[in-house]
Amino acid sequence: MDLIWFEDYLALSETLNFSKAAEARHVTQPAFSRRIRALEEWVGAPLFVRTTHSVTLTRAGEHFHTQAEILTRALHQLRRETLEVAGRGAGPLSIAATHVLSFTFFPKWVRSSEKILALGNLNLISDSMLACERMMLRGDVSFLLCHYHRSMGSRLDTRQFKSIVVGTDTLVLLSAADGDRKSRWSLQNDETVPYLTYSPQSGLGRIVASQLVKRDLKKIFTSHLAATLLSMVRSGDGVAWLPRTLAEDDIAAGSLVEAGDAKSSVPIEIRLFRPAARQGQEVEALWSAFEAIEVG
Amino acid sequence: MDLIWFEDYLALSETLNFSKAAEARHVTQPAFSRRIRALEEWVGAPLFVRTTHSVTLTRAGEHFHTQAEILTRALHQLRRETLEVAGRGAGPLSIAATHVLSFTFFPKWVRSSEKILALGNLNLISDSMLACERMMLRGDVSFLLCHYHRSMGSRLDTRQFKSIVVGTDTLVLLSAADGDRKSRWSLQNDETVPYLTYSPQSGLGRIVASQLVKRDLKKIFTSHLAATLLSMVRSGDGVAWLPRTLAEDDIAAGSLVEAGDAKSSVPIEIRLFRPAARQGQEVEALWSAFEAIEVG
DNA sequence: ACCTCTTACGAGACGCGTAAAGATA
DNA sequence: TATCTTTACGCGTCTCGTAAGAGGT
Repeated sequence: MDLIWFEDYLALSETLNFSKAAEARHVTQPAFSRRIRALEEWVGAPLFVRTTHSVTLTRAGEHFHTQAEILTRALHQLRRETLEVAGRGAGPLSIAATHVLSFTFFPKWVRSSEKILALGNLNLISDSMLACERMMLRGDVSFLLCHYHRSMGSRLDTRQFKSIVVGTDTLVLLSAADGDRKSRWSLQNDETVPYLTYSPQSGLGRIVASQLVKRDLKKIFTSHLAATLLSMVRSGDGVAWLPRTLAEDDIAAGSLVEAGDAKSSVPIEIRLFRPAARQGQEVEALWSAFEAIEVG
Repeated sequence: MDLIWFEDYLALSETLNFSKAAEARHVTQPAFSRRIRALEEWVGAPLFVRTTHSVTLTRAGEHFHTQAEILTRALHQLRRETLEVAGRGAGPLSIAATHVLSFTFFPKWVRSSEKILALGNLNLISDSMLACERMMLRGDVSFLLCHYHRSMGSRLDTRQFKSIVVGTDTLVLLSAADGDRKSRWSLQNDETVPYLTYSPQSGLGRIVASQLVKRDLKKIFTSHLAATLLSMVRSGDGVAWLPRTLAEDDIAAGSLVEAGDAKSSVPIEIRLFRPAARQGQEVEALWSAFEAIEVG
């Protein structure tokens, strides 16, 4: 049994598409197919049902899933912990954060407790929500900092991961302002408003999709970066839901104004996730420090 | 990372001898050595310190141990459970029992509850205590039935395994009887009494070694099978500590008699062990049935 | 000298990628 | 026909076992 088989399995169970999963695992599709087959032979039962145009999990495959995730992570954790004990790998702890939080919330937050930086160097990895979740699931990072709303859904099972609220934010529908601080775009008008939106792998995109009623907006641009949307909103290209923390300077300056009514804004949380299982000494120490500055 | 590396590691950490461990793993010693090295490279730190005539665990190696055992077992369990879900592997549950219990205690015990056999076929594997413990640790069997005394020591860590008492027994020093039901051998005499004993891999051997004071006995024969010792005691070849349940017919018939004083007999338990972690549905059902006929 | 682990080397097995084939909408 | 997976095949790599080497007691 090879660990890569488990990782292959997890990739395939996510995409349910051999070609996509093979690409994600950086092997050719036939090689990937063979490796899945090898796993199934090791288990002794098929885990996927292949029809020509769809792949689904068998009941056995579904049963395999939870434990496979847990065990894969446990194996990586064991390796890291052992390295730590050996004295070598006091390797920097990694924290994943979504792009926007990494330059807005994160710097202030981490400076708010002198303990945190004192605990050794911390490695910040910033990526899209989807990529961050994957890193978390693989055990590549110890923490995940992201925007959160209960309706958004998460790949991080609450049995396997726990979280605390470390900050709050608001998603507001913003538009560039005219000279007189009036919104350039208005939802009251009949004209369809050009709308800048998030791609699905973005966490904010998931919140917007799950929470905000689709109005008469015309999607003209998609990005997973809130900063990109902000920049385009500034230029007057359209409206977008942006976290207030990101746009607060522009709002204060009057260059951006709310384009929607009160119901258009959504309070959201900034949460820090970690694996529920007991982690190494360093991780637990850092978690305690984080808990000490927990918000709500 | 390959699962065999973990199993290699566990074998080596037990013997602390590359050649012996290699033999146990059915590979040549150089191949085994390379595989250990591969594991160490995967981890990123040495797990063993090799001096020319001894192998010991590094601190990292020690840290690795507990989790390695748990994870290896979890992997095997996951495989079995998945097979079970697939419907194929409703493979018989296996229970390991020491040789003597497999034909004395086990048959009566398992018949004492009609539930047990109703729960599907049960596969009894009987071997020496040491081999049984190893099967348990590897996850090859779901239960272990063995004689137990608190002083005997066990490889089955109480954090990873739990047990219940399912019966009691007594170790008594027995000898063949003369015509008049007197012991053929007597410890009162000055003559050194020929002594039949258990090899160390036997569970009873461990109890005897840990518990019973060494007297003026001359070891003339060693076996890990109580039945063999019984047979030799019958023939008058010497004395041996035997479980009363094994010898009860001979004692009742008067052909075997106690050769020692009251202090020579030791009450022992018959215990059933299982992994502490939650197991598959079938295992848990069977455990419940076993608990229902627990002795106390 | 003897015991134990590591290194060297040739043979075989195994997994990879490319390319073609099979299967279903 | 288009899309997705499996099969076929040549090739490189990796691991094995044998045999020699190195390091201590």
